[in-house]
Amino acid sequence: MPWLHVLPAAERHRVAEQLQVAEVQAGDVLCKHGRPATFWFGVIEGLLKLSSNGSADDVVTFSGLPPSAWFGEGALLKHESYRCNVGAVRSSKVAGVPAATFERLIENNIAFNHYVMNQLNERLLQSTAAREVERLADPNARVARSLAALFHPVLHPGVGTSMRITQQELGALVGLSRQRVNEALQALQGELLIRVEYGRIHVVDRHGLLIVGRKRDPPHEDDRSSRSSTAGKREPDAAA
DNA sequence: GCATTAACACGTA
DNA sequence: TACGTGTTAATGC
Repeated sequence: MPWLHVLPAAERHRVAEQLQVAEVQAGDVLCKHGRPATFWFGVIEGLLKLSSNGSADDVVTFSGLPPSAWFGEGALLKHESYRCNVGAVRSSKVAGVPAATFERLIENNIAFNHYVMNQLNERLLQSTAAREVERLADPNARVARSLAALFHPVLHPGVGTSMRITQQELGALVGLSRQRVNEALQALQGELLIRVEYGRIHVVDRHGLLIVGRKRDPPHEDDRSSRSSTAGKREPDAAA
């Protein structure tokens, strides 16, 4: 739980007492779109899947939530209901911070505010990146970008460089068949971007994964000066 | 053409 | 034993 360490010791212990931990099984649903937000959730162990509402809008984007991922702050901050569905891909351990505790931290602790603000910012960037991924035709590129999202160093700092995930689970996240995912993984491994093991994937070059399937190398000079002046290099991920 | 499903052999937990 | 992987063949858009 990366945010726990920004709190002073006394507050940390207080939060720890109010923290709830639950085991969920594959297929279990943690929060449903439209349900009032009661917890700020975090993944301790396992893998969750976030999907946008399947009712109102047609678009259904998926995102994997590995350990150290925290979510639900958007709904809590607005005192509204969850806007996404989150379910367990496999049996997982999930932590929950009660809404009242979350609110108390927001109102009293600057460092916690910074953490949440940064989290929201990164998620916004990842959300726009996800929209871009949807338009990608190349399956290999989609797998690559999804892996880069899973291994996001700020959003999922606890993941590190290697993660337990099956090719079937990855296929479910990306929206491809297991066989096609396998083919994509082999290709990415051939480019020395990842290393594939039994039930596990190592990321060797995350930046390389973000470039897969891109037509031009972004870090090049003026296409035309009338457009973005501040965009020296287009790195959708590394915004400070 | 390309991705999907189905089916298989094989190695691993 | 149950599961994950790598591969091939048949099928569909």
